[in-house]
Amino acid sequence: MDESDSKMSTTEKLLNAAEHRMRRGGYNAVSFRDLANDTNIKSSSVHYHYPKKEDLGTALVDRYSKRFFDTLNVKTENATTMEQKLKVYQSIIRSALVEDDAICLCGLLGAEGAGIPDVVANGVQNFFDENIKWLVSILPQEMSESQKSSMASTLLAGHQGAMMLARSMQDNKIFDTITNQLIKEAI
Amino acid sequence: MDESDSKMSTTEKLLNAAEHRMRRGGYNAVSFRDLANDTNIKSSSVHYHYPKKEDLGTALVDRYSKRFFDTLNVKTENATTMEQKLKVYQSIIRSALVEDDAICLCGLLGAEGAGIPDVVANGVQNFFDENIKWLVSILPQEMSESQKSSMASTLLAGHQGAMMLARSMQDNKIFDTITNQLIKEAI
DNA sequence: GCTTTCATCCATCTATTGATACATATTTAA
DNA sequence: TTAAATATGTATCAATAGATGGATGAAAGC
Repeated sequence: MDESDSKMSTTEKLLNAAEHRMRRGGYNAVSFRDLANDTNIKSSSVHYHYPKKEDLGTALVDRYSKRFFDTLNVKTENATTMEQKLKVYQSIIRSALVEDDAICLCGLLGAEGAGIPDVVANGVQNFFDENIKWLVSILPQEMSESQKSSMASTLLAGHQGAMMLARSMQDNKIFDTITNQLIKEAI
Repeated sequence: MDESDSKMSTTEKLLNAAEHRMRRGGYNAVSFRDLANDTNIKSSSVHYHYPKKEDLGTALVDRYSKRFFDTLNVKTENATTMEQKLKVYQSIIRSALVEDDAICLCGLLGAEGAGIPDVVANGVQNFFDENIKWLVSILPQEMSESQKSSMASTLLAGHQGAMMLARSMQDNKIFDTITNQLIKEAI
C-alpha cells in the first residue's frame, strides 16, 4: 500500500497511484503527468507501461476486480450461514470505503458510464455481473431464481449507493446504517 | 427540452446542454467549448453567463434539485398512502433514467466527490439531505425516528445505486427490479 | 564480448482546457 | 436621445491533456 516502497514494481506503483486518484475523482481525474510525479518517473515512461489511457483503465479495473473477489473468497471460507457471508461482503466494501477513504472504483466508473472507453466500461459491467452471481449463490435455495436475482441486485445497488452517499454526506455511519438495514431485510 | 428552441433563453440552453453532458460523463466531461458549440455561441459568451465552471456547476445542481422537488411535490399532491408517495418517488427517478437516458446529476457528482469544487459538492449534499428529509416525512408515524432515518437512507441509496447499475449493465429493467424490491420491503 | 530486451528519459507535438481583455452590437430606461 | 445595462464576438493566454519518436542506459541470454 506504500507507493514509495522501492521493492514495488513500477507497474504496481503506477496502479496504486492511479487507483488512489481514480477512486476519488474519477477517470478524468487521472493524468499521465500526475502518475509520473507520484512515481518519480517521466510521463513518457508511464506510456511505456500503459500505452493508452484505456490500457491503464482496464488494468486497474481487472486488478480491482480480482482483488475484491480473492478477498471475498478467502474471508468467506469459514462462513457457513448466509448472514455470515453477507456480513463479510459488507465488511469488505466497508473497509474499501473507510480504510481506503474512497468509493468503489467500479461504482465511480459505472456512474461515469458514457464518459469512459468501452473496454473499461465492459470491465465494470463484468465486475457487477460477478457481484450479482456471487450474491445469488449465497442466497437460500428455497428462494426462487427471480427472488434471488432481485434480492442480489438490491443488495449490490444498496451497497454501492451507500458508499456514494457516505462520501457525499461525509458521514461513514450512514454506510453502516444502510447496509445493516439491507442485510436485516435480506435475512 | 429542445435546446434548439429559439424561444429559450441562452442560460436555459446552456444549462440544458451542460446537464445533458454532465449527467452522462460527469463534471469533467463538460467543457466551455462544447457548450458553446451546443448553443451556437462563443465560449467567451458562455463565460459571460457563468464566469467560472463552478458557477455553472452550482447553477446546474440548484436547477436540478429545484426541478426534482417541484415535480415531487406536484405529483404527490393527491397521493394519500405512503405506498402511493413512494411510487411517485420511484417513477420520477425512473423517468430521469429512462426518458433522459442518463443517471441522476447528483448521484454522479456525488460519486466524483473529491474531484469537484466544494460549492458544487455542497449542493449535492444538500440534495441528498432534502431527499432523506422528504422520505422520512412520508414514513409512518408509528416508526421510531431512527427507524425512519435508516429506512429513508436505504431507499435513497437503493434508488441511486439502481440508476448506476442500470446504466453500467445497460439494462433499465434492473432499476425496476431493485426499486420494486425496496418499496416492497418498506411497506 | 556481443546482442537483444526492458526500462527510462529527453524533447516535442497537437489538441483542449478554463479563463481573460477588449471591442462590438443589442436592448432597456431615464 | 442618450446612457447604461445586457449580451455576444474577436483574439489570445498559459496550463494541461494524451501521445510519440528516438536516444540512452541497464540487465539478461547467448
